[in-house]
Amino acid sequence: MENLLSNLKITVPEKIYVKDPETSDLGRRILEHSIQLIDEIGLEAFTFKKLVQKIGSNESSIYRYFESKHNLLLYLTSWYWAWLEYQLVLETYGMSRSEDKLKKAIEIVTRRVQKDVSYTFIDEVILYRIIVNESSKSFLTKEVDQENKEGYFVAYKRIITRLKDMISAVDPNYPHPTSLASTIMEGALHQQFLRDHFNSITDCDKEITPNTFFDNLVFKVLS
Amino acid sequence: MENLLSNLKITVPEKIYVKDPETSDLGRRILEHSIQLIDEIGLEAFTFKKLVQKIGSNESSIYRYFESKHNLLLYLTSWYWAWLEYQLVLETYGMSRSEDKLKKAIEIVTRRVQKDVSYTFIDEVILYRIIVNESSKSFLTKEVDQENKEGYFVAYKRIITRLKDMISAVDPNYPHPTSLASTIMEGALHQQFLRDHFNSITDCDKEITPNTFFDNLVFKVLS
DNA sequence: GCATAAATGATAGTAATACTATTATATTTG
DNA sequence: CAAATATAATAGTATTACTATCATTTATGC
Repeated sequence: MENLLSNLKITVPEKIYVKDPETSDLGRRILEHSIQLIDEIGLEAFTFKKLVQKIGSNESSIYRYFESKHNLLLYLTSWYWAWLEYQLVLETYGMSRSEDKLKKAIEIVTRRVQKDVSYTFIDEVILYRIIVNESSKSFLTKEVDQENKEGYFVAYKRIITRLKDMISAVDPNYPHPTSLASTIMEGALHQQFLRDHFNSITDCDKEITPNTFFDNLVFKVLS
Repeated sequence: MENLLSNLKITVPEKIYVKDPETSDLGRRILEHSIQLIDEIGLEAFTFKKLVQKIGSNESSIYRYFESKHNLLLYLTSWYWAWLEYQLVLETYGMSRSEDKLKKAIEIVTRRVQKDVSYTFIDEVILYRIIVNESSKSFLTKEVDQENKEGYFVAYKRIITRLKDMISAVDPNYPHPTSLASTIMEGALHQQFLRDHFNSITDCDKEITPNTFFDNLVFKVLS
């Protein structure tokens, strides 16, 4: 299972946090409640002050884990991409036909997360909503190149690369597997968003899902 | 040319602004310099205070045009979508074959704006960079449903609908023309961003453009 | 069980942000 | 030229996004 093992405990680039929040009770409460609060009031209105009121802690304590709200967002998104990569590898492991593998992969990266599975303090269902609504903001900044150099986006780049490899396995002659992979990943989130807020510019509804759309698209493009 | 005429003077939904900035010298300077400044320092660091220092005006005067930085962004993005729709209709007008029309349309909505054409005080080349980096933030907010009700996003929805119609004209049986249209629009911006900042997760570079990728993709999906 | 270290909490303070309100001064227009 | 309108100046507020310092609680190693 190649480089999967490095991810068995979901690994987030170290520079993102000051102190690893998974190693203490307070850290885990920060993760749990910041996910709830960001989902509730949105990233713009979210402040460390409101967070500590919710968890009965102190602002200065939060700053010992995360430098800023932006780094907390980077943590949550990185965690999600690493978690999703784990699902991806796990659920396609052992499949022999590359078409089946890709089909499954597309299902995994385009589906709405519906039930909390692994961790107790990270609710993936809520986290998924944050990914849909806020994850783009983690890289749409003036600091993106600097942060990229520091490795803040490796998790995101790695899952896209993995998807790209599966695309190329199905059709080695397709000329744009990387762009197709990144389009599927970002596009699926965007379609989920449109379904929730601008249904006139998506076909996705209760029957047609982003998965239906992208599955159909990819296999037409590759065949 | 159907409902194009309503757009000859680029029309931005009225509720977005307090006073139409195109009707006065100060208003036009606000547009011109806010585009420059947002491009320079990014939306997060952009403030009305910095803007007025640049244009030698006063904060209270800016607030007579725009309620907030967010509404200014809504104005700029709406202006861009309306302008792009105008290009779209103009450049495809008179084409008879629906395939040619769609091909041209994809070119228009996926190409990087390279030279300033029409207006003197709005530099579309710079504005395009703002669209790539900041436009998602105009709808990724908790207020999106409320603002959508007020019509703030009509320009965006209208150009996607127009593109959808062109897709359906080529292949009336294709089941997801609306999602394809919204994926092209958002995906092209995303590929431009990746080309500039994360080139390992895109195939786009100097030879392969987002247009190459999406043109190939769409005509494979539709044929 | 106790000393020491580490983690957490309390309090205060700062510069900047995102405004609102009031009043004064230009500039346009009828 | 008067009245209306637009712009500018100034001041003020609540909040944000931190930093710094010091006190207290909790964990750990011997």
